[in-house]
Amino acid sequence: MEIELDERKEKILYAIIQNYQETGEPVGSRTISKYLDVKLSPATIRNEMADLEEMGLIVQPHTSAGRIPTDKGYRLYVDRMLSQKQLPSTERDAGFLIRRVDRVEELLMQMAKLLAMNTSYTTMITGPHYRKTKLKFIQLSSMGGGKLLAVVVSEGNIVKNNILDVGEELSQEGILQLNLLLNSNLSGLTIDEITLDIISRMKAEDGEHVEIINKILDAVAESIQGDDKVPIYTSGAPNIFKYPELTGGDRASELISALEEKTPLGRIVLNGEGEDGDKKEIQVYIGDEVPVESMKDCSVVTATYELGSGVQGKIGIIGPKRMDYEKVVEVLQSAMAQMDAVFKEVPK
Amino acid sequence: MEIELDERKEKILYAIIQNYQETGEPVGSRTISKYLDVKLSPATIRNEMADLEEMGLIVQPHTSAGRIPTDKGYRLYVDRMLSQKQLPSTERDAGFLIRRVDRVEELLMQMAKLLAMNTSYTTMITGPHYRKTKLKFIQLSSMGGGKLLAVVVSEGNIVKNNILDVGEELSQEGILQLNLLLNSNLSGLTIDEITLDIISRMKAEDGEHVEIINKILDAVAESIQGDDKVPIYTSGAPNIFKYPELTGGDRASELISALEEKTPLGRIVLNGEGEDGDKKEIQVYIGDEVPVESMKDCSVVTATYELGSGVQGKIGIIGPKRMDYEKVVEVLQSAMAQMDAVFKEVPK
DNA sequence: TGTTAGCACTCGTTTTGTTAGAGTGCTAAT
DNA sequence: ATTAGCACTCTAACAAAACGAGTGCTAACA
Repeated sequence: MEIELDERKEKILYAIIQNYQETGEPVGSRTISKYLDVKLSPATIRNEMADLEEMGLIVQPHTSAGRIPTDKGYRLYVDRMLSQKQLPSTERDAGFLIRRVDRVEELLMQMAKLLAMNTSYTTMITGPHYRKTKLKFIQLSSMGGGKLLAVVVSEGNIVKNNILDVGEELSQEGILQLNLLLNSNLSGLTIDEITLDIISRMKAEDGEHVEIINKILDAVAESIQGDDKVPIYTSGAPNIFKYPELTGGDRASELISALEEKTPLGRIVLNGEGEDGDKKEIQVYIGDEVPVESMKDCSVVTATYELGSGVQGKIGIIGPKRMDYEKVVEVLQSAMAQMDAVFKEVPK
Repeated sequence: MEIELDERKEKILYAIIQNYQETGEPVGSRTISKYLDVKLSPATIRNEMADLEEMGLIVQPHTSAGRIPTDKGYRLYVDRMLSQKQLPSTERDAGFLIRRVDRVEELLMQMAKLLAMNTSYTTMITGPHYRKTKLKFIQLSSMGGGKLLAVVVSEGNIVKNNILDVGEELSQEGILQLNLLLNSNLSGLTIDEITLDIISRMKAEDGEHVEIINKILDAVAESIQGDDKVPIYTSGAPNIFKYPELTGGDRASELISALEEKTPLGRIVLNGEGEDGDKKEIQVYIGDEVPVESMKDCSVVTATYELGSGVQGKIGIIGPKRMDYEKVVEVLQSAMAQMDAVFKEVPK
């Protein structure tokens, strides 16, 4: 179902959308008349608007109000916009700078904060999931008291700790031996490549510490893929208060709750949809398209970031339907580029 | 300036406070008259109330409304309450259970969530600061590309990672040697005990890697005391929407912002005040006593938790002035006891 | 035939006015 | 010392009225 608009209707539609974005209030024919470069009387505009309304692109909230764009109207606008600017991006990373950080979490939180501040919307960012990341090495140390510290380092210098409770106290040599065993067998593999085959080979090779090897592998699995407890960080939640259409009544409460309760949006939107295939990097959900009940009045723009070598996660910008899609998309593209850069280290 | 009340006045004051806590609305003489066990007519109550008002313990928001407690009134009430129950605590840890966790951050976040849900208020929790914690050991590993991974483990099994950029590539032996040097010199010390003396001794002992040792020590310092960037976690922020007196107008926005912008409350209230000396564990800030502008309508109850061996941080419960102080104090005490328990591991 | 001016009409918002009720303080009686 | 009674005050809630923004339609116009 393709929608075709003559040029004038399109101009009017855009004018309505832009005006509505600025004010957040329904916009009437008189306003448009003054706003357009072409000189048209309010009456003419009204006729055109009636048509646009019939097409389902705009509505009036009540009889004697101006028009506001429908989801469908926005969708059209956004699609045009996206197809127009395609990829003139990636050159504009002068924008803002990220302090060099070593810890991924900090980087993510900084990024979220930055985006929230830059856009005046709310930002949500998921930690990366590592299924495609290669293990670099594992470092075992004894902590005394029958406890073992397993430090798992994977490509991109992602470091995770794990304390595990092995029943017995291991000797220094035993630990060294285990260390060697683990690294020689696992180093360079992704989590998915650690097959039962390899595991049983390792157990055979060692013979003695079968139980412990199991525990260690569990720990590795947990720290590397996080077992779908990928952390999610939010920033700029208070920004929603800038948009009355979101905070009217007790909607504010619901929204803030939905943001604190990160799961739904995080899982469904940010990770969601087919993970496979290289979708287009940037995705826009408008109003009803957002699969979270309490966010039907919002739009969400998501992007996939990559921290080198298949480690990827998602960023989402959450704002009112009248958000500045253009800016958000730009900013997101720039941010993606930067995240890429941070971990693409100068190979000395 | 001691305030003394005859028994009847006190009873009336308490009745007002309790009623106000339940309803959140000003309470009038008639209500109290019915509420009290002793039979007194509204008129009598009114007279007493006039007295209480003169003493600054209650006020009427406007001429023809009931009375509500002032900060001063609350203070009196809370003080009485605290002194009465002193420490009948620590026995009631049946309450709620914490899943055993290895990572401190997770424990803290879980705790915050739990408290928020249990109390219907907002919880803020600071990560611990480690100045008094002893170093257990340091584990260096090479990450290639001139990068070194330093894992710092301190008492209570707190693990921190740090990636550092040493210019050169170190040999496996060099790293082992450094490892040994660091551990033999630093193990068992607190951050404050690492003096210049020790440092120069180490440098002398090694001679070669002076520059690297410096970097490592920086990393240790940073990971161990966090350089006042102790993380702060918040949970239950949306709870404030349950209390109209906090969310009236756009106050909600300010409050939520203040909560997201963790610094002020975090630093001032939670860590703040003389860190020294063993203050009483639980502290209550009422209304104006809260040193954050946007929280003048709130009360904050803070407690200090200890994760064994001098690792301590603070928990704060933030709610309306009419919060259920009694319950909050109880819950906090119980929580503290549990956190203690979690890290007081069975010495096998 | 497309555009525009004019006008009657609609409907939400704001203002103003009215009322009801809760609560007080005071006085006088018990 | 307590209480009943009463006049008074002030707010919250509701209703009515005025306002105004915006529309759709019709008729005139280029």
